[in-house]
Amino acid sequence: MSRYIFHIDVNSAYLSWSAAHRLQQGESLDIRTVPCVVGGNEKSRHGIVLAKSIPAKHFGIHTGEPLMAARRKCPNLMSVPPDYSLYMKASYATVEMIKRYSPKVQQFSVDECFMDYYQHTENDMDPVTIGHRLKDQIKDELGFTVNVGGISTNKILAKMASDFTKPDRVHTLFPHELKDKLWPLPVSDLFMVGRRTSKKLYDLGIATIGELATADTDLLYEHFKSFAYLIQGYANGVDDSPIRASNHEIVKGMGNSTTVKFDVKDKATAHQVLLSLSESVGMRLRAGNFCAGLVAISITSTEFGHKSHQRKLDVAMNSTTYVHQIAKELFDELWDNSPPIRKLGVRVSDLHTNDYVQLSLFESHDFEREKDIDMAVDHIRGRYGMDAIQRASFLHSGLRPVTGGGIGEDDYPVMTSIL
DNA sequence: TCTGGGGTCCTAGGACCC
DNA sequence: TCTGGGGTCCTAGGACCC
Repeated sequence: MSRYIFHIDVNSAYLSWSAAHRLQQGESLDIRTVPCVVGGNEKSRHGIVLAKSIPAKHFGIHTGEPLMAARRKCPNLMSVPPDYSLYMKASYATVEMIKRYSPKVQQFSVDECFMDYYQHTENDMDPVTIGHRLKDQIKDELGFTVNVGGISTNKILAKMASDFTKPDRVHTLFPHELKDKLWPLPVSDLFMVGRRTSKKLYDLGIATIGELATADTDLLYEHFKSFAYLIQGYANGVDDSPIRASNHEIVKGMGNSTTVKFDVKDKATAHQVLLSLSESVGMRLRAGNFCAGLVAISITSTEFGHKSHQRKLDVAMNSTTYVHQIAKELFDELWDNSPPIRKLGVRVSDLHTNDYVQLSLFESHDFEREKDIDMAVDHIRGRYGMDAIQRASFLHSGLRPVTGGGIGEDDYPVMTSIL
């Protein structure tokens, strides 16, 4: 029996999904074939490139850059708005299709999965054939291309392989292919080697993945501490992390943040934004049957300075009201009244399963009462949408009652995160 | 109307304890 | 009462990923 690990990666996911949807709706232009991006709403200060077509990429346009900058590179650039609820459906459909080939699938992000595949006998299909069938079936039935990259023996090699040439390709990267296929690539292509690390490596005279793989480990340790072992291991194809089928087991925390349409200059408005964020965080906690033992907030100023503040709780909880209460206290402790605020975030972590925590909460009438209210509100929102019920303080506030995960944008999709 | 939003992990430094 | 040295927990911030 042989075991193979696949990494499946949707090519330009948001753009591909919007393109397929538009064609389905009867449009004649395939936005994948012209310089086009999925871009946020510039009027509400969300104007960045979320995904780009290949023709747009040829203009040097990068994901994450401001739409303004992208348009300077390509004046005729087309931009379509994101449709997060479509993306959630497409992501789900993709994972379901992959699961037809193997039950052991780990969703790694909205557009990436790892899959374990066992070839039990010679009669079972070989992995490359499987890869082509999977990719072609997704293209034929769902209407977008994927890279079934990375057929290999572990996750890092699988993932590196799906980055090779795009789109609509199947690549292998077995250990014996490492020197030929991986080592010549620039070190910045390696997973976990970002802008800062690649600059430091370059300064040490390390430019390719192969040079990192064979570099002096002690020297690397001096500069990168334990991170040295990770990246040098990756360069040598070393990774024994398992494929985990359930995200529920591995989720460590959850949070939502938002860039507010206008500069926030007063405490009351900030508190109101924190409430809308606490609403979505609380909903997600309860939906996942979690309680949180830590609450954190973050502030980004108009000058893009970041600050954060957090607090451990005596008792873990999942009530919207309590998340908001702590968030307000943290905000008041952190914010010094200037400069104005562009972005606010609420995050919870130190997650416990609900069943365990409830024992310690059992005696508290307050918690029980909050729980009943939260459950009722969650139910109504789940059934009738986020606008169906809202706190009175949001009326005439100019703010959405629930914010996070694409909620509070132009539409009300389901949540973007995996939970 | 330049610069989103969702995550994880690591580290330095301080508090506190023995 | 010239000042060690572990260990743990907590916090803020930074690096990375998609």
